[in-house]
Amino acid sequence: MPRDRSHEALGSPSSETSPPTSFLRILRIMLDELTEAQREAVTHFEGPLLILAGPGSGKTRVVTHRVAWLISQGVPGRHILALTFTNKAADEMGRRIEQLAGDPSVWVGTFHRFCARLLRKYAQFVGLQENYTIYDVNDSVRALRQALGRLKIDSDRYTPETIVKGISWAKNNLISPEQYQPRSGYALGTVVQAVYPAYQRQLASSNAADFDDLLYHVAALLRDNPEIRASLDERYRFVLVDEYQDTNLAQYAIARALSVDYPNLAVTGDPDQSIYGWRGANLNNILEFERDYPKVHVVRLERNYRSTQRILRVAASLIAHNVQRKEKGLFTKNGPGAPVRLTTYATQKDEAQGIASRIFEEIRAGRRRPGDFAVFYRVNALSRSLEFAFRELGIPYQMVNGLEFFQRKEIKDVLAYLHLLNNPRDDVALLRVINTPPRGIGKTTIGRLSDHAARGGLSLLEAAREVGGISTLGARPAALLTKFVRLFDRLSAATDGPVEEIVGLVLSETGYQKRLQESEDEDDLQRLANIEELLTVARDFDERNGGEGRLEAFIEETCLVSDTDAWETEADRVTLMTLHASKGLEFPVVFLTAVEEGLLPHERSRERADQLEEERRLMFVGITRARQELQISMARYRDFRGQRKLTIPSSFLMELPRDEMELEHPHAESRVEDMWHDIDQRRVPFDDVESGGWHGHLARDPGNTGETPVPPGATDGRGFMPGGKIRLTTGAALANGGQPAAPTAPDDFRQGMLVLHPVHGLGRIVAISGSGAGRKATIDFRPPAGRKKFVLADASLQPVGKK
DNA sequence: ATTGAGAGTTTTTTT
DNA sequence: AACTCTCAAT
Repeated sequence: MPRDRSHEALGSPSSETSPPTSFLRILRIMLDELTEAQREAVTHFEGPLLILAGPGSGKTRVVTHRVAWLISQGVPGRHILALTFTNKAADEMGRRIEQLAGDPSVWVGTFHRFCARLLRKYAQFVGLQENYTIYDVNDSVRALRQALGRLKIDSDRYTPETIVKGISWAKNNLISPEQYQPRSGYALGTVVQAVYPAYQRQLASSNAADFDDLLYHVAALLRDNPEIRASLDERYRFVLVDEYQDTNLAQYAIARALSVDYPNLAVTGDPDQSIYGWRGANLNNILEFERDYPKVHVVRLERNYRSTQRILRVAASLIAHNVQRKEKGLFTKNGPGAPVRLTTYATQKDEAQGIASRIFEEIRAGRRRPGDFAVFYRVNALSRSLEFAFRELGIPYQMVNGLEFFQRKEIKDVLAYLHLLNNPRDDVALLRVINTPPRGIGKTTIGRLSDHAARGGLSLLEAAREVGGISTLGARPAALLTKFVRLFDRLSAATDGPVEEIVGLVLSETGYQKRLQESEDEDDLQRLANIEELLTVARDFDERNGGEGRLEAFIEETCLVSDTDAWETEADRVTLMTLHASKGLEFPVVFLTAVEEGLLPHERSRERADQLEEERRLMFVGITRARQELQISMARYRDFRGQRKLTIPSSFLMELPRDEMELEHPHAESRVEDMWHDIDQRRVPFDDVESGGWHGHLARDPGNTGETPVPPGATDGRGFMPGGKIRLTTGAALANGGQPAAPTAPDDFRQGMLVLHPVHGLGRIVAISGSGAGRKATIDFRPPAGRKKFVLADASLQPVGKK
């Protein structure tokens, strides 16, 4: 979350002018800085508390100050639990709490992480072992495929993804496999009912939990074990839940179960910003909080410190069209500000270029910095043309991307080895790595292995150990399997060291790295760079944990990261992200793009009224991110799956107040414009459009708007920041040249490097860990020297070859 | 068993 | 347009 600057303008005494002498003193200043309503929320002590916080009302500030205040009242940090939805929000909150209160024992984190941690301890209560694996959506689909294969259930009509979604919905609503009953006439439900139990069995046998299980298992744990529930309730006496409007039933159950004997549950949220209904979020959790806790103290934060009057009015006018909501009176004492711009571009490309050049001008004129801008879009696919335009003008940007670092093949491959090492029963991981890189273990062999495992109730790895007992298997496949098991055992013997070392061993022992290094393919080169980055991530982890970090913890950390977590507050770059990712953030200037029927509201949410309302909230969220300037835009033509189509302005545009806005039509003289005008004249009024929309109005490209050729170097300059998740690009104009110096310092040695030793000669770094003077490398030399371990600072080793 | 070419599909948002 | 999957050739 960006730094909360909402009060900078108020000129209240800051902590800089008055040297902090004591915690209480700081606290007083801190309370002075709050408004009456904020202070009321902060200093509420025991009992349930509902904070209805409009956008930009200083909510984060209230939550962090509240934690600090509780501590000042003598509540030990370990009795406080603050739950958020993103790691990003958690990190930011944790940082600020630490600053304010200096007590690191407060547990701040996401629901999922909290549950993952809890399950490590109570795994056996829900049928898992403490080294269980967390499956992401991808893994879940693979597990489901396995379950389907084993049961021979025919489900041609539905993709595994669809079925997984159905199961996910059930779990979010705390419905067990046994309880699941399909609604009549709901065909998918019947399939889910059949597959859900098998899928769950598959997970159990792999000692794995999917994302939804993390919540589901904990909710079940708290329900079925009164003593555990009581002890956790007692441990976490003060529970704070942020973004409460986005909680699903499982999260709701968890929060409530932790607040029975100590009913000090404080939740913050805004029904108008609920945008995760598709993930099972239940708006009623917040709408009916007062019914759940009759003695609740309700605080409304309605004053907005963020946006101009005009921006706020536009937002309010839009959201007023929702039926399902709690009326609230947003207001601001900020100035009116510039009119909100509604810009119509001819094409998608014009839109991207128009926005990019506008930003470029502002930066060049010295009025703004790149970090002041954000561009939002409904779907990730829309980022492409924007990226392109930014690169062309050399504007630095960062994109919170759909295909993020930990989703990449090569990263998932390597992580799968780690998963398997941590949890040998993890069949999904085994299937991923058993023939990666190719080892001659093919489909038939795996099929036979899998059958044998199913018969004996074994994990695949266990089955592979009994290779002799599998009659269907020939001699060669059997030998290959045994070889793989031996590889596994070899790696397994070394899982206690630093994570960087384990990753290194995996890379060298499996031949994964070698294969990429020998490849001529340019993609493989990029993969190699990504793997390098993974080593850096591992190293960072080791450093943070003093080399004592457990493999398990590393895995957990890498499983539960999300795109938004990668977003860097400090980086001075234009931010590109989806509307969903923008929640909780703010920017001086916001561009809201592609506000067109079919995209916003999205085509798939138009059938049901409540889904349409969610789309409206999504736009509301986007608008209210803007502090000073807002431009809403659409293009008349948009490329979609390779085809160019005529768009229809979003119906939401009709709900915005004209008098706060300024309409703009660049390229008004073009032929496209004339044609558009003609079409406008003939269009039926919006209210009458029933089945119109995206597919109803196709048109061909008029011909004068072909794509420009790819600028040279468009695919260069992609890289990963340390931490690895952001794709960022700096165009030529702002590039910082300068290659890194030739490596000789211990920290410059890398996994997989060729090195020269004065005595042993040429060798390759097999594994490496530690830093500075303590950095050690394991190196394979040719016989007779073989494998040796060195402290790099003491050994006179030299890198050889390129880099 | 592995590879490559061609066909067919496409998923909104994310912990 | 880009991705995945299938099938045939090696």
